[in-house]
Amino acid sequence: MRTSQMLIPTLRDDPGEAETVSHRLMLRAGMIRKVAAGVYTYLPLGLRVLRKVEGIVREEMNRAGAQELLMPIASPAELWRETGRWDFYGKELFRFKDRHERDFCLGPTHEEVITDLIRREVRSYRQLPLNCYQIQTKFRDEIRPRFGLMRGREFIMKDAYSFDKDEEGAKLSYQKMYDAYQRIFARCGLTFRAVEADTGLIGGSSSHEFMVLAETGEETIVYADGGTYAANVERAEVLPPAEASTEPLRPLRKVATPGARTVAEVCAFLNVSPQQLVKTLLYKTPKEIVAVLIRGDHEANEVKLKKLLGVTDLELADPETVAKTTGAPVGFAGPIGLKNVRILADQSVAVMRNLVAGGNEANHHYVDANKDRDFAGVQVADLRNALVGDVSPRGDGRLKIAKGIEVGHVFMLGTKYSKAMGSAFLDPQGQERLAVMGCYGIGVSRTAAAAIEQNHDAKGIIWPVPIAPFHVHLLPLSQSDAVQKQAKILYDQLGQAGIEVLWDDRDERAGVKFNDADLIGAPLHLVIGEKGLAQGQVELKARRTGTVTKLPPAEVPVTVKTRLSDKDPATGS
RNA sequence: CGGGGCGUAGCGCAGCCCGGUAGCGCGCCUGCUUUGGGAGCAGGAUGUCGGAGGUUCAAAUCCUCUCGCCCCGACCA
Repeated sequence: MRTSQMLIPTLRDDPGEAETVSHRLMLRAGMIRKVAAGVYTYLPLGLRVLRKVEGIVREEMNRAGAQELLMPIASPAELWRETGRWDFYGKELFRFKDRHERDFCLGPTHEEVITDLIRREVRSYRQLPLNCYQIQTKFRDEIRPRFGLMRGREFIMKDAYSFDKDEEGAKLSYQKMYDAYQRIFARCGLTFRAVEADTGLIGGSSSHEFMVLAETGEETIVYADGGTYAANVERAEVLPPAEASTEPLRPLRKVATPGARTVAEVCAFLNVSPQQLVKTLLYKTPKEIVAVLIRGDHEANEVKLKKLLGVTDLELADPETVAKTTGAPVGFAGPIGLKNVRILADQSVAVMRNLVAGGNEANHHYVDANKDRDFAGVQVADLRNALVGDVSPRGDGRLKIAKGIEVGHVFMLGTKYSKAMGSAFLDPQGQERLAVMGCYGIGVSRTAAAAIEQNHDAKGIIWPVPIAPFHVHLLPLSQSDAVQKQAKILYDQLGQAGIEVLWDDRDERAGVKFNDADLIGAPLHLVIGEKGLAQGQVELKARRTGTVTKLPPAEVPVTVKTRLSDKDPATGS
C-alpha cells in the first residue's frame, strides 16, 4: 500500500485524552479515533492489526475443531429472562426497545443465543460434541470505559461455546481450548500467563484467565516462584497460618484512642504493629450486615466473601449503618460486644493473641483481646487477598505478584445454561440428558492493545511480526528518479514474495518519514537514500533493535524473508 | 454512583481570577529555497470559545442549568 492512498492520520503530539501507552500510540499512529466514550472507529491501520489477530484466532480455533458461525448482535429479552440474566446482568447490559415496545439488548456475550440454537437443533448424542465460535462486536455498558481499546463499551471478541454429552467430554473440550489459547497468544508474540480465575457473571465451576503481563494491567495476579501455581488475586487461595501465637493471654483492657481511626493512626497511637491489630469491616448484603475481621496489614477479598455468603451484591456499609450497628462512628468497630451481626474472621485473625480491635465506642479500642475468651461465635475462613511472600497453596514456593491484562478467559460452565434453557439430547439409552457446556472468550481488540503495552519504546509501537499491520515500511528518502524507481522495484518484488509493504511515497522530509515509521512500528524499515543507492546499497533496519544492515537491492527480498521468519531475534518475533 | 479535572482552530495549549468582541506552537494552503531523524523564509486560510438561558451598554471571561470527555475509586467475561 502507498501511504498517499491510505488514511493514516498520525499525530505529532500526544492527544490529551490518552494516558495509557497503547491508547496514546494507537491514536498517534492513526489506528483509532474515538466516537464516544469507549467507542472507537478502527482506521485502516488499526483494522489491519485486528484482522491479523482475528486470523490467528480463527486458524487456531479451526485447528482445535471449533466451527465458525455468526450470531446477531441484538437479542430479545425473552432469552435472557430464561436464564435470569435479564435482571442479573444489571446496568452493564445495553438495552433497547423496538417499535413494538419489545425489550432487546445488544449482546455482551452469547450463552443464551447459542444455547437457544443448540436446544433446537441438537437432539442426539450423535451430534455431540460441538464447539461453535464467532468473532463479533460486543457491547457492555461499562461503568467506566478507559484506556482506549483496553476497556471499551463496544469491542471485538471471539466467543466460543462447547457442548458435550458428559462432564468428561466437557473437560476435554476445555483442555482443547486452553491449549488453543496458549498457541494463539504465543503466536501473537505476547508474554502471557494462564491463571486460575473467578467465574463472575458467566458462572460455572472453574475457569482460567489468560493474562498478558504488563505494568499497566488492571488485574493483579499471584504466582509461585518455585512452580506452576498462578491465579488472579481475586481467586488466589491463602493457606491457614502455619503456626499460632503462643503468647500468654493478657487481661482485656479498653483504652482511649482519641481520633485514631485508621490502622496507621491506631498503631502509631498505641505503638503496636499492624500485625497485632484487627480491623473490623462491616459489609452490607441484600440479606444482612456482616462484620469481617481482617488483620491490620491484610486486605479483605470481596470475591471470597461473596462466595462464602452466597451473594452477588456486597458493599462496605455506609457510616450510618456502621454507627447503628456498632454504636460508634467509622473507625472504632470491633468484635467485642457486637450484637445481631454475623461475624466472620480471616484465618490469620483466628491464630492471633492479645490483639487490638475497635471498642464499639467513639475514641476507644480494646487491647489484649482474645478470640473465644472475649468474643465468640466467629466463623473462620480464607477472606483475605494473597500477599507477596505467602506460601503457595500448591506448596511450590512463595507467591509473587504481577499485573496483567485479561485477554482471554475459559470457563467450564457445566449445565448452568443448558438446564435453565432446556438444552437436552437423547443418550444411547434413550435417556434425556443435559448438554455440558463450556465457553471461551478472547478480547480481540484488547489483545491488539495489550500487544502495544508490551511492545513499544519512546518513539512508538514495535509490532510483533505476526500481528504487524505491515511487515516492511519502505522509505525512499528522495523523489529522484533513481530512488523512486528502486522503491517501485523493491515494492513489487516484496509484494510478489507475499510480504506486506507500506510504501511511504509522500514527498516528505526524511525526518518526518522516520518518525512516522517508528510510530507505526512495522518490524522492518527499508530505507532507500540517494547516496547509498549510488553505491548500490539500501538499508534494512530492525525496528526493535535499531540495527541497520546495508545490502544491495537484489538481496532484499531474500533477506527480508529470513528476517521475518520467527527465528530472527533482530525483529523480536 | 462518589471524588478530582477538562471542554477555546485538525492536534497541543494560553486567555477566564480582574468582562471591552480571540491568541500561541504544531499541522494545513501558495510560492521560493532546502532535502538522512519532525526544514527556512515570505504570504495565507481556519473558531456557533461544548450547548441553552440569564446578568450587562458589552460575556470565552460572571451566574444558573445542561451535555460531553478524562483521571481516581466503587463495579466488571
